[in-house]
Amino acid sequence: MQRDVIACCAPVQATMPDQDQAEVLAKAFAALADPTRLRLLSFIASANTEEVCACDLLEPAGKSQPTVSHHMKILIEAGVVTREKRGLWVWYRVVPGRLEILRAVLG
Amino acid sequence: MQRDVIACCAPVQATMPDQDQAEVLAKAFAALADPTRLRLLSFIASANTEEVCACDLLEPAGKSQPTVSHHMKILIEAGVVTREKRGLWVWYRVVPGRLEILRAVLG
DNA sequence: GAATTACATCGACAAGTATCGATGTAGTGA
DNA sequence: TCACTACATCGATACTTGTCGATGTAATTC
Repeated sequence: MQRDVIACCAPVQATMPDQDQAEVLAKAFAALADPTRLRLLSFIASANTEEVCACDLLEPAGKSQPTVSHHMKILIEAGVVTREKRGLWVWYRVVPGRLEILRAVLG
Repeated sequence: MQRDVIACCAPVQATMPDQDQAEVLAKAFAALADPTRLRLLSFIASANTEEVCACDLLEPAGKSQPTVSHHMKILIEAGVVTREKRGLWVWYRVVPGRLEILRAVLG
């Protein structure tokens, strides 16, 4: 027999990002959700130069050239770094504004 | 025949988190790298109460009960929320300090 | 044009993940 | 003790992701 239903608590008032917005943000965080990418990003962000050559990333990352290229592409698509090709070489820069947005989401 | 090797740039000085540290941080960001979890976390963080009952998460999340339970477990393991069972119900709270750490990594 | 270099893309595979129905577990009330 | 409720865990499946060798592409030098 059905007894009285006791509510666990008063109705909650809260907001959420909608599905589309959440997917965009999740994609950005996903770019940071791999140790190799986190290390690559930190390396570029902490460098004593504004931009870092791709060739300088292989040895510190400890990964193969295709793997590093793959990870950099994901960071670019997430909008946290930019790529610029000059001659044979490619230079990467961090995009500070993008990281600001993600920081804002966290508080 | 081998010609002179031309360096692309001056040696770079930069630092990276070590592998272990990067894995811990990546795990934390991975917890935020899913739209459903991001929405759940936002919901709890924006609620007008300090804690939110698990039963209030199902409908706004739009997922099944096992799925929500699964995602909350991941958020807990990442250290961004805590779970407390009282009677039949479970309450979640955000852990503000943990989000601070992640924010700090971003800038 | 031929050879070389720096990096991207492809193809494949192993490992991880999001999801849900079914089932387990613990607390509640009668 | 029995029925019920709230939530967790299990098992299975479909999908995504990290990785690297092989190959492609564009720029450079000779």
